[in-house]
Amino acid sequence: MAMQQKYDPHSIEREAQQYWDASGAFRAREAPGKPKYYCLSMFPYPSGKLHMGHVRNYTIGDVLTRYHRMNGRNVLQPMGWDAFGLPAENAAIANGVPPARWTYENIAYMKGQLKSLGFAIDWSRELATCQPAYYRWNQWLFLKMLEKGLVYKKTGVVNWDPVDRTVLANEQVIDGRGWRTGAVIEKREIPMYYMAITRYAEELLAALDTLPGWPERVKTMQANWIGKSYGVRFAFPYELDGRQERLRVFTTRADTIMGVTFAALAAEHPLAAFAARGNPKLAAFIEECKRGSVMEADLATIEKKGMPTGLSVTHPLTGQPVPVWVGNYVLMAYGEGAVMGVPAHDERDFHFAKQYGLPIPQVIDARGAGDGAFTTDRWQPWYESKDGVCIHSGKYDGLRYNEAVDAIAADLNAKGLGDKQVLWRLRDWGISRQRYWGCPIPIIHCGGCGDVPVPDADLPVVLPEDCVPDGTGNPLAKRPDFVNTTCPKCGKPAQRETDTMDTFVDSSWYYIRFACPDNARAMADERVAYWLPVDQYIGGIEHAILHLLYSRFWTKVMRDLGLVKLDEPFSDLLTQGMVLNDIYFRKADTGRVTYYNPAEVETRAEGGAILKADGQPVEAGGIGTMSKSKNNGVDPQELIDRYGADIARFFMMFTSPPEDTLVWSDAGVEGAARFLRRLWNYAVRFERGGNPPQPSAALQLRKATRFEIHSVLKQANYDLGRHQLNTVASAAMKILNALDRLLEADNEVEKEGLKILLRLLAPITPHISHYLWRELKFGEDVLAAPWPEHDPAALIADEIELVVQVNGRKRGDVRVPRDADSKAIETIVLADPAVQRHVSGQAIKKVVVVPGRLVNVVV
RNA sequence: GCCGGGAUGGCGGAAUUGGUAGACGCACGGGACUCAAAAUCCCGCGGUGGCGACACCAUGAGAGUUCGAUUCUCUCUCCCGGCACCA
Repeated sequence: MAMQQKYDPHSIEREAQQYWDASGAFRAREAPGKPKYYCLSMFPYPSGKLHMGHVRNYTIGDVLTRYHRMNGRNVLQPMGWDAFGLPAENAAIANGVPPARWTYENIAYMKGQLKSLGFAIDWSRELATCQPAYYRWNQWLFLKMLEKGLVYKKTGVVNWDPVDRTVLANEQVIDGRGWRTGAVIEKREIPMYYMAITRYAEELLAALDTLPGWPERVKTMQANWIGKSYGVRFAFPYELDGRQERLRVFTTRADTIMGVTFAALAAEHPLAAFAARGNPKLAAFIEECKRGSVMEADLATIEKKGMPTGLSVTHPLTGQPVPVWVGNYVLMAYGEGAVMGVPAHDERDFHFAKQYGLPIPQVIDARGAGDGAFTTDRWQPWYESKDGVCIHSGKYDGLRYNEAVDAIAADLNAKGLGDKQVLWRLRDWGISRQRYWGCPIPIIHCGGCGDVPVPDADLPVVLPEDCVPDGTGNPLAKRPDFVNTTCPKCGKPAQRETDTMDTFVDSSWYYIRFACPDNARAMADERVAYWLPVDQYIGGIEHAILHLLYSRFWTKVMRDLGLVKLDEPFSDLLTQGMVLNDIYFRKADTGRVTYYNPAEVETRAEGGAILKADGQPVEAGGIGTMSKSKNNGVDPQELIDRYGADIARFFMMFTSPPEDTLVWSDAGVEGAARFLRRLWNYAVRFERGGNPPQPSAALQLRKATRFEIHSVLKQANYDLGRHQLNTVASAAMKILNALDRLLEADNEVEKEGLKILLRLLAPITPHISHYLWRELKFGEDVLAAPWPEHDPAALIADEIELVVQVNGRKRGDVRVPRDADSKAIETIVLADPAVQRHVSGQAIKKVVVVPGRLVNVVV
C-alpha cells in the first residue's frame, strides 16, 4: 500500500483505532513479576457529552499511559461512569425522561466520543455506579460498617424548600432561595446516617507524609481540612432548676480565659432552645438564624448578630457570672456548638462586644508583635498574637502562651471542669440524601424492631429505574412498591429507607473495583493486590479535598475489614487545572436563575452581552469551571469532527501545562494542525529519499542538527518526568524544525531524528505516529518500540558560549573552550571590547563565574 | 470570612537548583509562489529613543535580600478552586 500523499486525519485515525481494537491492544492482563502501571483518570459524570475538561484530563492520562507502556510497564487504564447524581433528576424535571434512561443514553454517546479520541482504555473493565452489580457493594460495605459501629444515625441539618416541600442541595440554593420556587430556604434537622471518618482523622493526617507523589498544595489543603488543633475543652458550670449543669466549650486560646466576658451559643444549641421558651424575642431570633442556606461559606460572610439569653454561667476560674448569648456565627457542627467570648483577643468577639456593649478587658500584652497601644476603639492584628504574656490575669501574669495554657488547663483539671484536648475540624461524613437517583440505603424500618439491616442474601436493594422525579418531595417515598416490604426480623409489614447514599460513596472505591469488575461474589479479590495502588491518579484540583479524602478513608476501612492490603489508594496524584469559560445568566423576578451557554451569547463592542436567540441582554457572571449547572461547557466534538483526534489532543497538551487553570480559547489550534501536516509532508519527502544533496557545510549542519535533536530530547524526557507536557509538545516542534533545516539527503541523521520524533509524539498523537512508523518501515507497531533516550556524545561541543554581564546586566557573550578554567575565562572576558567599554576604567570589585553559564563583572 | 493556588508581549505559554526574560506556537505585518484564492515557504514582531551600532524601560503593585530576582522574604490588588447536599 502506497503512503497517502496528503494528511487525512480521519482515515488514518479510523485505521489505527481498528488495529488497536482488533488486536486487543489495551486489554490489561495481570502479569505477576512484570512491573505494572495503573494509570487512572477520574471517571466522568455522564452529563450528556464530553467537555473540554474531560478531553484535557483523559489526554493527560493517555499520554502517561502510553509513555509508560513504551517504557516497558504492564499498563492498566480503565474507564467507568460516575452515574448517579442530581443532573439526571434535573433532566427528568425538565424533560420528563426517567434518570436511568437519560443516564444510559449519555453513557453510550460519551463512550463513542472517548473512543473517537483514541484513548488506550481497557473497555472490558467498564463499570457504571448505577448498576446494581456495582452498588450492591456500597450497600454491603455500609452494613459491614454499621456492624463495626463505623456507621451511625444522628440528626443533620438540610436546606428545606417550603414550597416544593423538598430538600435542596447547596447548589440549588441561590442567595438563600430555592432555585425553582424562589422561596426562602429554611434549615431543617432530619435523621441521617453518618460514616465515622473522624475515627481515622489521625491516620488520614499522618499518612499524608507517606505520599511524596502528591502535590504539596493538596496535602496542605487536606491537613488544614482535617484541622488538628490542640486546645482546652472546659465547662462553665451553671445552675438550672436546682440542678448543676455545664456549658462545654473548646478553645485554642486558654491563655486568654481571664478575658472572658460572655459565652455564645449556636442557634441550634439545646440551651438556646431552652432559653427561648417563654422568650418570644429570642425564639424569633433563633428562627431568623435558621433561615437561609446551611453552607459554611454563607454563614461565614453573614453579618454577625447576637441576642442575650438572659441566662448566665459561672466563670470556671474566677467564679464571676458570665452572660450567655446566642450568636449566628457560632457553628453547631464544630467543637461544642458554643464558644467562650474574649473580645480583647479575638477579632470576631471584639466586633461582637463592640456591637452589643460588652466589656473588652485586655489580658495579653504582646509588645513587639505590633505597634500602637491597646485600645478598645479599634481592632489591631497584634491583639491575637500568641507571642505575648498574660496580664491582668492574677496568678497567670507574666506567663507565655504555652506556660499559661499548661497552668490554666491544670487548674481547670483540678476543679474537674476541663483539660487539654485535641480537636479536629473534620466532621463525620453524612451520607443520607433525600434523592431518588442514588444507591438505596439498605435499611428497613419496622414498627416493632426499629431500623433493621437488609440481610446479605437480599442484597442488592435495587433502585426502580422507571421513576420520573418532578421536583417535589422525595420520589422514592411515593413508590409503594419500593417502600412497602416485610421486616427481616419479625416478618411484619415494614418500610424501606427511602434515602439514598451520597454519590461520593460511589466514587470512593471504583478504582479498586476496576481490578476485579467481573467478580459477582466479592467486592475485591486477589487481582487488587497486583494492580493497586493506582500509580498515577489524574483529576481536577476541585477534588483536592472531599473525593480524595473520602477515597483514602474508604481504602483504610476496607483494609481494616480485611478486604484489601492497602494503606493508601493513590501513589502519585496529578491535579489538573480547571478549564474555565464565561458564565452568562438571567434572573427572573421569582429569583429563579437560567444560565446560557457562551456559544448562544454575543458580546457587544460597547459592553454587555445579548442572547443571540432573542437579542435581549444577559448578565455576565464572570468566568468559572465548565459545568452542567452553569451551562458553560464547550463541546469538543466540533473540534474532533473538524481536525481529528490527534490535532485536538496535541492542541490540548500544547496549550498549557496540565496543572494550570486554562481559560478556554481555541486560538492556536491551527498551529497544531499545521504542525502535524508539516510532519506528514516531511515524512512523505523522507520516504522519497530525502532532499536534494547540498554537500557544502553538510558535516557541520549534520552535527548541529544532532546536537539540537538530542538536547531537545533530553529536555523533553526531563519534562515528561515532571509531567510538563506542553513543553514536550514544543520539543516535538523543535525537532521537526531542526530536521527541516537539514537540507541534505543525509538519511542517517534524518532517519534517527524522525524515529525519535515519532516515538516522542506517540503518546500525544498516537494515530499519526502509528501510521507513519509503519509506513516508513521503522517497525510494526510504534507502541512496541522502546522509548528514545538522548545520546550524550551528540551533546559534546568543543566550545561553549558564556553570557557576559557587567553589574548583572547582559553586555555580550564570548565563546570559550569547553575545558577553560575560571582564570582563563576571566582573562578572555576582561579583554572583551563590550566589557571594557562598560567597565571604562572603574575598579573591578569581583568577577563571578558560573561554569557553563555566565560571567558577571562587578565594578 | 477561612483554606489552597495564580498573575510574564496583542494571545497561550518558556526560562531544571537565584544566572541571557519572552523558547515553541497563535495572531498580526511584509515578501515569494499563483490568473486568483487556499495551502506552502521566507523575513519581521515586548515598549520607548536612534538611520544604525546601541541605550533605557519591562515578568500584577510596592518594598527587601543578592554580584545577579519571573524565581526567595514581607505588604497589597485582582482572579480562580474548595468550604462538607454539584460532581
